[in-house]
Amino acid sequence: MVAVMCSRKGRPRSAEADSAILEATRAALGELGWSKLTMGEVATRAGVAKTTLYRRWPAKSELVVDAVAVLFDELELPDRGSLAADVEGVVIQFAALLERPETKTALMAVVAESTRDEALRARIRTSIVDRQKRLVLLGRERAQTRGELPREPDTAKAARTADLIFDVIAGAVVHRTLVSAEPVDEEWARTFTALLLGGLASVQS
Amino acid sequence: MVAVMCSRKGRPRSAEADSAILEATRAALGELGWSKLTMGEVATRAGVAKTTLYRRWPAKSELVVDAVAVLFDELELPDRGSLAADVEGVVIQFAALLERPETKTALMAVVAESTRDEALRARIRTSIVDRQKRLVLLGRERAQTRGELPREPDTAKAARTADLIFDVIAGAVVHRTLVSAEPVDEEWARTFTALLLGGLASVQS
Amino acid sequence: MVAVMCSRKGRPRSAEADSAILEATRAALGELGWSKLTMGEVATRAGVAKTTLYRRWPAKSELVVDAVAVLFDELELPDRGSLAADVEGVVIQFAALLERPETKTALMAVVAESTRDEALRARIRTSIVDRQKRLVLLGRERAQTRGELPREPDTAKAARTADLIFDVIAGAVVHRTLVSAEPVDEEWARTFTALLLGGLASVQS
Amino acid sequence: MVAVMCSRKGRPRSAEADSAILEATRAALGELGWSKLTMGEVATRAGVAKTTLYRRWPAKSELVVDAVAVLFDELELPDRGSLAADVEGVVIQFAALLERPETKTALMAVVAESTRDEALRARIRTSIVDRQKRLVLLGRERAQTRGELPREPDTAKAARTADLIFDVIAGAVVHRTLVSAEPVDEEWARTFTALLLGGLASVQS
DNA sequence: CCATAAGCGAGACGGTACGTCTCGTCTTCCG
DNA sequence: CGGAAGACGAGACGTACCGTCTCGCTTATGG
Repeated sequence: MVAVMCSRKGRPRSAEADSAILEATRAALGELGWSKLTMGEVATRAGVAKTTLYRRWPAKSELVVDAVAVLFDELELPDRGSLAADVEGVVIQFAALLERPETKTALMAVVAESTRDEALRARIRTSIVDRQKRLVLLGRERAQTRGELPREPDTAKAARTADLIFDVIAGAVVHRTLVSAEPVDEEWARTFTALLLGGLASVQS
Repeated sequence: MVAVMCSRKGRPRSAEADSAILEATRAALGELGWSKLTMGEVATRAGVAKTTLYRRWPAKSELVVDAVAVLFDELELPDRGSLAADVEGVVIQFAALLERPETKTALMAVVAESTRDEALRARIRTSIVDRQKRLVLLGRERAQTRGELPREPDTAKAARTADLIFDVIAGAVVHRTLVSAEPVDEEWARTFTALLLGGLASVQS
Repeated sequence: MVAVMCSRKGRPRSAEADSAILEATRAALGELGWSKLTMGEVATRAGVAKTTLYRRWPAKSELVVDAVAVLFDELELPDRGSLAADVEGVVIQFAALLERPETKTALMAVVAESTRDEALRARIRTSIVDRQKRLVLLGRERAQTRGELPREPDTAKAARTADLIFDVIAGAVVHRTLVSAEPVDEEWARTFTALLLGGLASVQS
Repeated sequence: MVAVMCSRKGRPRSAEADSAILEATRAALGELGWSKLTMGEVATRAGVAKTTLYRRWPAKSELVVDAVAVLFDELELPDRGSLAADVEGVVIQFAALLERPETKTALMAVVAESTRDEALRARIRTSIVDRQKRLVLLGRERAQTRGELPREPDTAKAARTADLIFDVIAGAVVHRTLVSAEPVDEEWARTFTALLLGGLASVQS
């Protein structure tokens, strides 16, 4: 039973508008980049008035978070038979996502903005970051089922380790892609995964 | 006959202005954050005309890169006697640097901006990123001298490994600090270093 | 089967709404003035939906004309025994009406608006201006009965003279009140009336 | 000796911009009328940025006062040989001025606005109203020189009379033109002048 | 030793985008 | 079916910065 909590009176908000806006935001991000993206441009592209935009999103950064969040949900953990192969696969997928112009320009910008805006940071975590931790948890579960990893009885430690793994994977791939501006190819993914899993073994033992 | 000497005539540029501008930029960054930082504000704080500012830096992003670059040069690799201790030390230092408000807000912003501006990316690499790789190289050298690490005869592979290490360290610390917004304390540094060095052993063997 | 009867079914229009709207318009005019008066504000004050308001009045100016017209109907020509006294009385009354904030701000504004809107001009004449000419006609009739003024046999000329008197009285009082921003006190009224009646004598002779 | 009071520093304001703006304002007023006149439109027509407009005039109403004020300075009191002829001439001129679309729409609008804005009222008086009183004073002087009018020894009373004459002339012509929307032709001017001068005689005796 | 030339502060300039406001219309549901 | 509630497309508002452009200084060399 979900509480619907609707206002009940007056004309309801257009659902089409929402998706048109998010779609337009992604397109404009890809073409113009974060700093040249304007609310007015998004409104025009979406065929919507500026007021409609501001009624739903108070700021550019929040709009962009929502617009790109859905892209991150496309990430999957394909079962390739071994933990290493699974990690390599997700690393490649993640890097491919970061190569898309709308993601590339948006991600660092909203993180930068979030350093001064607690609400924005929360939105980023809720809409993007925390939802990808599922991949780490699922990967571990699968590896444990396969017997590749031992089960950690201390749940607090297990959670800390998952966070560490997430920071290492996401951080390294983002840094390689956006800062070093080098490609994340099969070879890099293999080497990186070897480092991660090798290191993990030493940490857990 | 080409005149070899340039900028001989006319009033020379004020050296004080340069440092006042960079100092003002850092201060304003800390107080206002990237997105509210304006060229006009920097000029006012530095007691300088906008013209003077634009004569030296064509854009906000380049100014900010120069303003924060010097902060990164403060990072050192103190000799703590073991590779692990050295790495832990530099991780803590790096995290402390990222906690400073001017660095925190500036770094991600200029990286975001650089996704659409090749010249800016180059400037970031030259002024900030590449200069910190010296820490990785120095650390490895020191560890090899101590006998903690073998010498890699294949120089190309050695370079690739250094890049990987750099991406992993910088990426993980940045992600932990700015995205996860969790503190990089002694414990995290120890665990992360264990993972990194443990993984490195498996990669190199 | 076409429904033959119209406006039989459905909820009839609220008569209360009309007076609430006009009352709210006068109140808002007094507080905000013409230029800050908005349809939305009137609707809110009247406890009425904007739709209801627009269904009855197509534009702000027409609403305001109706709202203030009723105030002008309060003007009377009290029988003070002589033509001069009657005129003085009506001049004072008219000036007092123009001192009310809602009238003051509304009258000139709708006249200004009417310079570009023939329908509005007609509405103003019908609702406000022409209805006050009765005062001129009544005053003349009374003066003729008293023998203070001769009867003009040429009805066209009589009408022209009435129009002239009306323009002079209304124009002078409005100009004194709103443009010169000087008070219309007993003395001014007496002097002005003397000028008017004295002049009238020379015109008619 | 006029105090020049100039800022001396920085780029001086463009004198061309001022006249282009006022000219554009008059043109736009004539075409669009007061209520459709926008600051942006004026700026565009003048080939000027909105900021430049707002730097000089804080509001539409003040801009319009300045724009139309100059038109009122065109009024003259031509010497036609007799007081009556002079008055008739100025009445016709004034009416012709009020028939121009830019004046017609602007005058009542700024007066309406001034009922809520003391500074605007002052500006109107300074820039428009008081400057036309010269016509009354000059006309009287000329009539006195001709011997058509006696010299009034009581200067305060003389001033009050001049104000009265001004309110009557300006008020009647404005009312006839803008409210009654009837033409001020030769005949009306003659009748009105007869009334005014006849009345004046009774007042002054 | 003063002409030349660049740098400097101040601030106006033509622009662009902002985020808000009001307009007049259009759903929606309630009575 | 009238009415309240309120979302909608449109577009003006007045402000903030942008990066450029005069201005009238100031400070260096170099003829």
